[in-house]
Amino acid sequence: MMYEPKRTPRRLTPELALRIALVKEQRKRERKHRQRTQPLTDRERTVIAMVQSRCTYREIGNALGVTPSRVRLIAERIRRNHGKGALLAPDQQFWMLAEAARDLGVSLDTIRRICSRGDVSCFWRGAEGGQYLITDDGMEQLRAEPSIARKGTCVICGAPFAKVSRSAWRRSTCAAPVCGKEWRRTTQQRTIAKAPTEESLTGWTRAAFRALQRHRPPIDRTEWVTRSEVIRRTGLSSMRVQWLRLRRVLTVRPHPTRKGRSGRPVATFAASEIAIVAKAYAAYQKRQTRGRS
DNA sequence: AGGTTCTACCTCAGAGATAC
DNA sequence: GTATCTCTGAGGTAGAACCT
Repeated sequence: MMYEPKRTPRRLTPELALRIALVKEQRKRERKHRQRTQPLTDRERTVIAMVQSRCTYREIGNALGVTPSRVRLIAERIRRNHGKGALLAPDQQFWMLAEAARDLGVSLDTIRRICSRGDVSCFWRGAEGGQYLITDDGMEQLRAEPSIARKGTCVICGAPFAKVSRSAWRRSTCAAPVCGKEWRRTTQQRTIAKAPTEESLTGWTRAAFRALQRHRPPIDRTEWVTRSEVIRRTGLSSMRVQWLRLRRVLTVRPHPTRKGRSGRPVATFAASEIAIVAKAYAAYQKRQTRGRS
């Protein structure tokens, strides 16, 4: 058996890692440069000419004897190697929906929705299976479009304001925090003002409400318990109990002696109703646990 | 029919204030 | 110190509109 010396793995020092990264980056740049400086092939020239004369990918595909998908790939390669404007006619600047979406930082569907509404300057290229082309004017109109410019009008004071992010949109009905506060107060009051129904409730609260409607026990001789006792008996959080109270799912009676922070008597809850709610909540938790396992 | 985006509304929870 | 309540922010969900 021949002796083979064990090869010790070369240690990757920070300096070595940096050199490797630099070499890789250099090779990548050279490859890109080769692609960009490569002259256009006849087929690519044909694709450019036909796209500029507003032919569809299907028509180009028929002319070249390839599928429309293959034409799309060729067009993508041209754009990648020779710039986004390579497929645009020199005297006319048109934007495809995807290009507009990328440029404006919104989804393709948003652009499509606005174009199909006819609110921006664009035209339909090709017959069935064609696509929208947006003019420069259309791009300017899109930039001013409220859903893209992220500009809104406050529902409380009517002042214009800028919406910042998707997550903020949920609360972006108002310009100032004070208006936001007012808006939340009114919407919450609107919700609370409505008598609870099966339709207005969701999840386990709906099941609890249904059970209470079916078996609403007499509350004249029932025991009345404080919120902490409700939490202990049901396993619900303080906030959940408060919500059931606000939505009037639970019957509430003021405590005869104890006063709360506002000076008003603290709320007490009917123990008979709490037992039903506890059962509904336990069933919900059981379903949740089964779903997870 | 099913997927995506956007919007309004519902539900929940943590932090802090206040009465007891 | 504890219990209760209010304020505020954030995630979930349903539905409309549109497209493939």
